[in-house]
Amino acid sequence: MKATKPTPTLYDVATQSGVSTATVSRCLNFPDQVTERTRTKVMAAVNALGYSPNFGARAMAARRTNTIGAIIPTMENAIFARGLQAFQEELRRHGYTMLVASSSYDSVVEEEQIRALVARGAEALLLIGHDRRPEIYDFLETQQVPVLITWAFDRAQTRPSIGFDNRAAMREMASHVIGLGHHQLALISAEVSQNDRARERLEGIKAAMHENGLNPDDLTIIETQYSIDNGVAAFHNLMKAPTKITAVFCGNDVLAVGALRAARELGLDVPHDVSIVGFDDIEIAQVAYPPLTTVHVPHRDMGKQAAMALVGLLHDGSPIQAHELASELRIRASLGPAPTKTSDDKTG
Amino acid sequence: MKATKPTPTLYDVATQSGVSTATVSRCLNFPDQVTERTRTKVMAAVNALGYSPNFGARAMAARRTNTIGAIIPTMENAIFARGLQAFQEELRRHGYTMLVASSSYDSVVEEEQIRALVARGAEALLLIGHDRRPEIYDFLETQQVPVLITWAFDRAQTRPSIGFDNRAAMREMASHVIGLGHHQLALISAEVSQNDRARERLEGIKAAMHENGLNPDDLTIIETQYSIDNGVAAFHNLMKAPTKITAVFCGNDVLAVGALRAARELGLDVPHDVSIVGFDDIEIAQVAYPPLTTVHVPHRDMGKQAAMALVGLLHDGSPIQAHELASELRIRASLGPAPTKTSDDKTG
DNA sequence: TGCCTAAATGTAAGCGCTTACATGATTGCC
DNA sequence: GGCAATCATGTAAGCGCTTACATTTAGGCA
Repeated sequence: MKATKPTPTLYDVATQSGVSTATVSRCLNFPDQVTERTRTKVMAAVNALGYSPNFGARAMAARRTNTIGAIIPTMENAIFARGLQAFQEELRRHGYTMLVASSSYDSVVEEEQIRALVARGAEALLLIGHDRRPEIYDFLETQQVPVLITWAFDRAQTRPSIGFDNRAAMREMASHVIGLGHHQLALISAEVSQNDRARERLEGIKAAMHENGLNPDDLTIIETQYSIDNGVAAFHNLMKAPTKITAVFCGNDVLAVGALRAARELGLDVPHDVSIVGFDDIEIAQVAYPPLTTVHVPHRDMGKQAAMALVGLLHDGSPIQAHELASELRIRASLGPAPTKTSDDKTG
Repeated sequence: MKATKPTPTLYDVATQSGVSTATVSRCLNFPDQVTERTRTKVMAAVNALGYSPNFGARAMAARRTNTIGAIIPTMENAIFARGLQAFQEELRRHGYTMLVASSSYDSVVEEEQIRALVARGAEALLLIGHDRRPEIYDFLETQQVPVLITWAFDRAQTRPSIGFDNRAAMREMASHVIGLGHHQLALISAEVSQNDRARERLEGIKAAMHENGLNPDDLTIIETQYSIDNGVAAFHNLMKAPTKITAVFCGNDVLAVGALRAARELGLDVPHDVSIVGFDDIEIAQVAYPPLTTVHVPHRDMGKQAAMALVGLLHDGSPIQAHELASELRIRASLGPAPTKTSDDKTG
């Protein structure tokens, strides 16, 4: 019939070990400022009591949290996983902790999450893409929380970013595809109005079409949320269209994998009947059948460099050097030459 | 040349709006305890200043955080994503916030994360599987942080869990596979010494072998970490073995998808030459080619019910009702009958 | 031994909030 | 119009820590 004793505090440890709270605090934070003798005594008490410091109290007193927040659009697939992993690893190396939240690609939720992470003491934030209400940037400014944008790079933006040029990447892909003789093109994309990266990718395709003598307005576009099932559905819709589409761009690999599945369901041979390309180069791209042609994004590099930049800024105020990382095409079997006119078959 | 002003506090808002900090606090937390007039005044100040409450301070003063922590083995793939999503949604509905951490399937890291989440004020914890040092359970007890185990259900365990029976699930799968004539079986698994779920699944296969007159010791086992690449490598190794294996169980779908890819690389036809089955039924299982036979796990249900149980406990002390959820086989094209007597069949 | 310096420890003032309690303002009712 | 009950607001005491500063102790050296 033991009464539940309250969880132990610094004070309890101090009492138990016969020193002041200050000494206990020093034991925990700066062990070498304390005699070996004292330290052992204190640590014994810590263990005996099962003491664990209260983060909130510590943060308030020390006015530092060593915490950096990251908000990604989704955790449901691996799109951001590798980058985030690298980000975290690098932060950890420098003694920082990462706090993650996901926004479900919803800007309202994202704002909530930004506020929540700031409230929880994030000293800096990693965000995906530039698109955001100015109010929220103002908020971050008055809260003095620096922000780094990643997964995008656009020198027209004032805010520092470490990422790649979505437009250029997709333009390169589109040029390559068009070079294979594809003229009837389609894109399955996220909603471009909410998503600068999706918008840039779309523009990249249009630019390539323009450069190669195609009419950008002929691009068939379906906007949907990123998910395999939506990829399936969108592809089915595309194939119902009167004009015969020969190459389908997908806003990311998740949609592309859905498209591949849909093609199989329709009995279409990829790439013989239709080519499908993705974006991101996550693991499933190589595992898909046929393996997916996609744009390889420097996930780990972005994450690591972002972490380094933020740590540098927090540590010694060194300003963030925005810079662009390279993406590159990964040509795999899901992309082939456009089917030649007559019926279907003819090797190019 | 504005001096950086410190980030606004409750006190600043109070001053600016000419009320006491208590009133501001009430405005924010119990708006209906305050005159409309006052409220507008205060809210105006809040917005003007870009005020955001300090979570640590609030937590300390209120002695509640409305936060529940969850630690999953990995965020790198979708294995836990759907369950966690459901968990979070349900928590949110009840006004709780989820804090996630991932342990990289490393028990040392997991303990760190447990401590970190407790320090950050998690009022309860959701953990995956039972395997854990007793010390850490003791710690959680002295910290008075209740724990709920999920992704496993084992009535032999004292700790409450809401999950499914990994052993029974895999036993059912194995029986089915053996029923199709497979006698040369292999398993690509996570390390069973660290992972109760993997261990249970292994035992499920052995039980089924035993029940069906096969010798459990004949099961070829490869232990490796969960990843597509490791699945590829492990499958290659299996195929080098002298005995011709006809069915490969995989500890989860991620490994299975790797195995499928490896089979393709080796020019093996699945399921004609070899059958491959997974576990979890995440999205890629259906997208894989051929679609993967796997054990469907009640992801969303587990997440939701776990959240409800924890909220109930925190809210009105209602004890957690441990209970078992059903898993079920999803038979798809990656599983077929054992190849017949080309030169390698013998009936048991 | 005595004095000075440096190292170890203690003291106590907050950090930004919430909330029990006290106080002041309204309201309703006889 | 006066009094009690009700509602809105203010006062101030912490919550569990860190850290500047004060104090004590130990060490070094003549």
